[in-house]
Amino acid sequence: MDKLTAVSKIKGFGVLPETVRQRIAAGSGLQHIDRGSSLFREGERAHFVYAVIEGAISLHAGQDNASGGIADFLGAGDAILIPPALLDLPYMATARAVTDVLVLLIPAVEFRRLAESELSFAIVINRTLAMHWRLLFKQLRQAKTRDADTRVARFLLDNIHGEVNTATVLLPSSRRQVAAHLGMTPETLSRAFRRLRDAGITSRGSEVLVKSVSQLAVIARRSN
Amino acid sequence: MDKLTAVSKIKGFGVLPETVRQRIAAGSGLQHIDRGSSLFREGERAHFVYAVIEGAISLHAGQDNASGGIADFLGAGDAILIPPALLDLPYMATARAVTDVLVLLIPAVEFRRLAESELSFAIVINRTLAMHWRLLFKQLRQAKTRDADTRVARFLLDNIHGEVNTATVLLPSSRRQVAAHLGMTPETLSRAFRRLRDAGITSRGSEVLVKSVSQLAVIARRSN
DNA sequence: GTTGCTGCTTGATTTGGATCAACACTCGTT
DNA sequence: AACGAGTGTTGATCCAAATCAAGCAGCAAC
Repeated sequence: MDKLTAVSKIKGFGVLPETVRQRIAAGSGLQHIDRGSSLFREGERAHFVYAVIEGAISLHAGQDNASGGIADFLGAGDAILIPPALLDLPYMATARAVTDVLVLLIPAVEFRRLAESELSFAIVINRTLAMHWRLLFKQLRQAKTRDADTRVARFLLDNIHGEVNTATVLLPSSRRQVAAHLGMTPETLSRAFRRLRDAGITSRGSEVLVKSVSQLAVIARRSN
Repeated sequence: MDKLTAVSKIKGFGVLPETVRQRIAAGSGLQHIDRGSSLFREGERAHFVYAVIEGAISLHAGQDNASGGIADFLGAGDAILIPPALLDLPYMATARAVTDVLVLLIPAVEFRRLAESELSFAIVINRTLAMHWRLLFKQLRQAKTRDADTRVARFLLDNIHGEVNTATVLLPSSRRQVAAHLGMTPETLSRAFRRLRDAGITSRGSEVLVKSVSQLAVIARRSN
């Protein structure tokens, strides 16, 4: 995979002028990461911005053990943890490769220099940060919801794209990790699925079948 | 209060060139808001960026009733909800004036135009968004912590600035609202303070006295 | 086949916080 | 001083999820 094409695959970066993309590509490097190993740890100095080109990543907050919980799942095209790199502050999370992964590492120094000199790049970063902010805010709202079933229902809805009424959702990783992401134990997740069976949710392996999206939406809304 | 001086009071905006600040000031307007009334509601279209010049604001997520919880408290110098304005999307929260408040309203159109044409402004917005992202992330981490006492302890620590070992924290608003912010009921907050008395925490009115910051830190870490 | 091993489910029990309800305290008003 | 109204504390009960503890596939290695 060419570095320049990798840069172009990052969300929003496609609109950047050729010259800027080339500058980004020139300074950065591609790297393969084995499934299960970690890209960086919480508290480390932010030397790079990481962009996922292929595969999936999980972001863990709190300390390294399981209790902290998973903040988010990232997939292809997502750039991670721009803020620490931009502000030259330590990472606030630990990233782990859920699958085998191809990442583009952009040196923080170069990243900052571009963000402060190239208007087109600054604009793209603004949009990206703004979108990330919204996602995070949504998560925060989710997290404050006490009810387990509701959280699961909403999670499923967030992973259904399009206007269909019957859909299958592919869980991003093991149930254990999904549970952590939703702020609950694997046992509770299991029971939640059990209860949602009446609402037309069937789970086989890492595939979840949603019979009626609209019905699921009702559950997600009630006792908000 | 002059509009230009108001602009200069917004965090980070001080470094902007005089001309840019004048452009911001020219298009925007100052407004007084009475304590208790709301600046905008969740779901409304983002026509303005709001900057708090004097007073304090609370951001409510979820629907208007109490259950949703308070996402954050904002004080003088904070600009709120830049992302929706930048992306031209609806607000994701409701803002309420905790005290009498003076806000600067910057039209979203003008804001976007500046962010896409003035490099200096784009840079400032980048930094601001990055910092907001970090704050939000910290919140998310907080929220996932189940233990009430721990959340309260961490909240207190976050509101202590400097290297002192004895400090007094002034609660941003009524206990009811602080409780909502921490994702718990007023009753639980009360009991949490009660339990923390053994750790040298005394609360009189809206002032909380922390006898030993280091001891409090220990509580915040344990059972993280 | 059998032996582990890992990941998921199910059951029994415990627990922390929410909820319901009563009471105490501070203000501002008459 | 007496009276509300609003706000914080305390107590009793209830409930959802965590925890503890088995069971049960699927699967690799032998």
